[in-house]
Amino acid sequence: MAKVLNSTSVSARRAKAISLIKAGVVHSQSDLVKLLKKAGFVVTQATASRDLDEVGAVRSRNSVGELVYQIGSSSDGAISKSMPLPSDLILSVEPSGNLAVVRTPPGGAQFLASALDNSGIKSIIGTIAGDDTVLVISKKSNGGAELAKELLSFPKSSSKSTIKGKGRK
Amino acid sequence: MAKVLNSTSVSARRAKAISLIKAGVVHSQSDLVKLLKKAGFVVTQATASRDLDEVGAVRSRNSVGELVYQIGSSSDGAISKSMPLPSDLILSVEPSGNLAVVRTPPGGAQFLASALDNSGIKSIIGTIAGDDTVLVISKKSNGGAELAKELLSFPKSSSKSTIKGKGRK
DNA sequence: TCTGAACCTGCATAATTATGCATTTATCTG
DNA sequence: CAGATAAATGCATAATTATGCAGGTTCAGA
Repeated sequence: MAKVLNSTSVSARRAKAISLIKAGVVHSQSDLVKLLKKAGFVVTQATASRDLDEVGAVRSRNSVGELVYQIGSSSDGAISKSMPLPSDLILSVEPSGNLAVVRTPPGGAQFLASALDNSGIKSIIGTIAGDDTVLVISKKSNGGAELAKELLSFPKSSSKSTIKGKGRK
Repeated sequence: MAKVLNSTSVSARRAKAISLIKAGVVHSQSDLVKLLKKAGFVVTQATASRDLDEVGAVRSRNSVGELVYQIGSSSDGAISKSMPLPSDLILSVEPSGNLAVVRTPPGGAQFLASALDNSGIKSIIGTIAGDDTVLVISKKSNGGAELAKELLSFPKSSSKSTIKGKGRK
């Protein structure tokens, strides 16, 4: 049986898949299988799954509440990047009442705030981050000092190579 | 016999879910169930599915190639189109001293802060917003609790959106 | 207090998606 | 050319997710 499958048609199929997804008409993998078939590409759900994975599509609700595949803005499907340790972002900490004001390098506040939110420190009820300053709110009305001390106790890192690599497979 | 779960804990659970997702540790819904349990929230996979839907999380590959739930940044994930009611943005509220820390869906803080600034609530002397957290400062030195209570009393949305997925996007 | 609408959930199960394994075809290399 | 290696897929099935239904709660009114 002569097959007409080469790498070109594979990428062509994925390109077609991308346009279909952007059109917002792909609600499921079986949908994609049918739509691709109309375009001349005959594949199974398994391949559709792999193609969607490859092009970085995700499934979520559209404006009408239907589940539909969509493609992230970034070319690389992965959102997360290598992350520094929180302690490396803490330049200083000063307490004040129920607050602890943490200074970070420029642009590090948002990241640190998120990390602190997930640090497991129970006395933290929330954080607000600017560009290089994070306001950490303590549960106790006078817990700023205690919190500051705790934040400063984070172990410093030597320098671990962070996870790199970009793709799945 | 799980217990007393009021709307506040529901929101708090979702706020917790968001932070867990941001931490990149939620690989599946059963993962979320386990992690939430550690935080004191006992729910089933079904509820985890609904929570993930609610906060706008999607599942895709991370930098190491593992499937993991992620939340679109503050771009347009959960907020944008029609102007949401402030109450729909309030996931949880915790008081501390003269402050009330309000958690919102990703990217909802700025909007909520602005809404609160114009809410007419006399005890509010100012707000500071990050990405998903709003700090509301009360006029009274110990008015955080009172303020928190008031914020939680905002009437919920018209709820005519029984459409199926709460129109986000 | 009674009533109804709107929620929130668990359960059970349908619906979908992800992937190990085997097969086929295309590429290289000596 | 023979053999090795990589890519692309289908199949079958494990793994995961979505949701109809029913029961329990909450809250605003009458």
